[in-house]
Amino acid sequence: MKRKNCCPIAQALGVLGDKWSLIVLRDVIFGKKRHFNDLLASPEKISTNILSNRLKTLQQESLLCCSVDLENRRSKIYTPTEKAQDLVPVLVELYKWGEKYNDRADTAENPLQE
Amino acid sequence: MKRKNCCPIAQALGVLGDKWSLIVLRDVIFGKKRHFNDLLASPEKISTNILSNRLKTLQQESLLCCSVDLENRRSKIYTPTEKAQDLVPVLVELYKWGEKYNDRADTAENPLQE
DNA sequence: TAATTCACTTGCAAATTGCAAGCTATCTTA
DNA sequence: TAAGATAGCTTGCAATTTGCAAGTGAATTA
Repeated sequence: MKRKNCCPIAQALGVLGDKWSLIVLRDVIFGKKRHFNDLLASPEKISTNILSNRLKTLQQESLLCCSVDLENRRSKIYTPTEKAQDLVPVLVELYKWGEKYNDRADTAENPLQE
Repeated sequence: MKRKNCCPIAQALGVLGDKWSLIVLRDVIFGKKRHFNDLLASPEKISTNILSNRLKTLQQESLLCCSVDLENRRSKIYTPTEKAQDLVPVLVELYKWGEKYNDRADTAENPLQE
């Protein structure tokens, strides 16, 4: 969603305001997942086409960069940029809110405390 | 999107992870908009059916409560709950990130500084 | 009483999502 | 070195969600 001439919240949501982008970023930033299959394995069960598409758009938005794994050339490594790292406070606040109000954290994995 | 047994971030995104919920909450919380038509008038141009649907689900999630306007009984007033007010830190961090990286705030209205 | 306003609802086309299957290049194993 | 296995996609298609326009009904105003 293009959001020109909008407030910063709307602009941020133009990039992040979908079901999957922040889940992928959570896994890359906190879960330190770097490979396609690692990201696929998350409990939220993203499907391959959506993950592929999200990785593409997150690269276009300069949130991820992609390189070839030198130890295994069929494998790609997705790394968060500084722009993505700067989403940590957003993810932390989302985490705190989710924990306070939709709490089933006890039965779930916790990406902030590996 | 139901997100049982997931991390708090995924749970939060299960409620908020769509294109419009946080825009509506931004307007209710920061813009102090209370009526359907106020929310419709936002620069992001939400359509009536989507707004109607979001107001319904945000009530179901206990983020908004709805009452009849005593001065105009055909009018309804949507008020943020404490659960919604607790999203202020999330919105503030989103704002800061959006301002830093997608900055066109100078040409836009700014809901945090009315 | 007629017109207007508010908060929707409906219909329908377009876009996005979700699932399964297939595909290609790179390893690995026999 | 041929036969799998693996990583990272792409494709096809059905289902869901979105976006736009038009319409509805109750309350209010002229």
